Amino acid sequence: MWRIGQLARMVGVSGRTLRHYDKIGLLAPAAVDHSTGYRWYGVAELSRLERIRGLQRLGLPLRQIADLLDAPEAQLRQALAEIVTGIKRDIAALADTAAQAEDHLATPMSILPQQATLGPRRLRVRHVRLDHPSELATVCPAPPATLLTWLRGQPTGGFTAAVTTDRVGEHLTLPARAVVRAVVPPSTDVVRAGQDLFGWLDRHHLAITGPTMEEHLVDADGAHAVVLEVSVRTHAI
Amino acid sequence: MWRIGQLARMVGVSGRTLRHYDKIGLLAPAAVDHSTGYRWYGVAELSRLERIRGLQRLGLPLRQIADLLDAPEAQLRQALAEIVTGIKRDIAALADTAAQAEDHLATPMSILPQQATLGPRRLRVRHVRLDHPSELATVCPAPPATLLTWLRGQPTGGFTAAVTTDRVGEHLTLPARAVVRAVVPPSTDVVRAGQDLFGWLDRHHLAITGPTMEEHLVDADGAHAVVLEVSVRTHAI
DNA sequence: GTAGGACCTTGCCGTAGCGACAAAGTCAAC
DNA sequence: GTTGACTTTGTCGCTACGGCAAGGTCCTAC
Repeated sequence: MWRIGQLARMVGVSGRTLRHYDKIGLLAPAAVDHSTGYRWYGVAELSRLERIRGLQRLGLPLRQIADLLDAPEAQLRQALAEIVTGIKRDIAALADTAAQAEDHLATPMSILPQQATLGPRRLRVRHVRLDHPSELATVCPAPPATLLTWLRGQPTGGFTAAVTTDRVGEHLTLPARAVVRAVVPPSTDVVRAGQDLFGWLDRHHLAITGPTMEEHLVDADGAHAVVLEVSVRTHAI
Repeated sequence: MWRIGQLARMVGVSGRTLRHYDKIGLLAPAAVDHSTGYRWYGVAELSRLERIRGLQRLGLPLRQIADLLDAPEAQLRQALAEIVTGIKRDIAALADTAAQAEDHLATPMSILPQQATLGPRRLRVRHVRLDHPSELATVCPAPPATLLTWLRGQPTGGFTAAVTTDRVGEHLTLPARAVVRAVVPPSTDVVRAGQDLFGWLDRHHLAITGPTMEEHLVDADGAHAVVLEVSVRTHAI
């Protein structure tokens, strides 16, 4: 029988950890001195602790370890197989994240396009017809908080734009979809940002599948910002 | 200006998250209605929030994001480069873990060898000479809590064993070293477990470099357990 | 006999990033 | 006026412990 510190040194954990395992019911001491409260551990506890640490190093949470310790071996093997697949999934996700970070390092930093999945959005819109995008400003009054959604160009000699309004107008529901969004930072040319966005989409082999939106956001103070948003297929990035 | 739920839906986060960002000082609303407490967000906050989410998806903690948002771009690039290397390290660690788990699946489950780094250990020992390992039992009295360390066989016709004792005996300090330990579970043949251990070392291309120890642990109740421990080089597993 | 030092106990706070409630106030529509 | 969607603050919960504090225990050295 050993005291808590001896067992801790033998296995390479802290006494604090052993007390924690005791509290959560994962590893109880073989005996507890009634008068002093000292914990005493025996060989059975050593063996159990080694198994605990072994499973923990495979990334299993303590809750699951507690279940597996007293389970038949078939269940243990199944759990191991599951975490192997889980780890491989995590590795793929991390590789993806690293690729994103490297992409940010390689990309000119004018915009930071990001893939996301948006739920359906309800808007109140008023339709307008424009001959040229430059006329957008004429239908986009400044305050308060106006949102302009430019749905798509049409080969009818102009554009059909949907201007969101505060109160009046027709309801329009955009379906849930995968998008790439880029918020154009203040003091950045929108045209340039749009070119960057399409170049980014091209490099990532993403195809545009739905409405392309250019949201002009005008603050109550007159501050102005633009969000570019394109619907894409959900290909891996 | 939008209320919290509108901004949350636009960016794809929860209102709870935005309130959290406000509390930790990461993203404050543009204005707060003094009478109702409602938070109002403008385009500057939208832009900042998009950057926050972008950096967060790269695995950066919120504390570091808070620093980077107002930092020069060079610092951002450096942070990105750092997390790329960090992610690659994590991927290597995960691949290692997956290999371990697959190894456990492939290994006969009689033992679970584990690599560890042990600090120096001080023992009080009494040296005995044995003609045959079976004589170990004669020098290993049962209670209380006796630990027998069998250092190594010698070609002098017998073994030199160091039996740890409670009070008397010479001090012996084992240096810090990398080891592979295996706790032989109760009701398992020690010889068979030893064979499994050496087979495992062989498959992992590990060489034994220091004292081989077979610790016989005897409990106060007479319960008996064996820990096999070999010192190895610190090759990757 | 006692003073030290190493060890042990319980307990509470902190970690990252929110999710899940709960009780109560706000706002617009019908 | 009432409903329903939305907001506020607050607290607890999650993982696997680390750190600290105040106090009790054990053994050795003088």
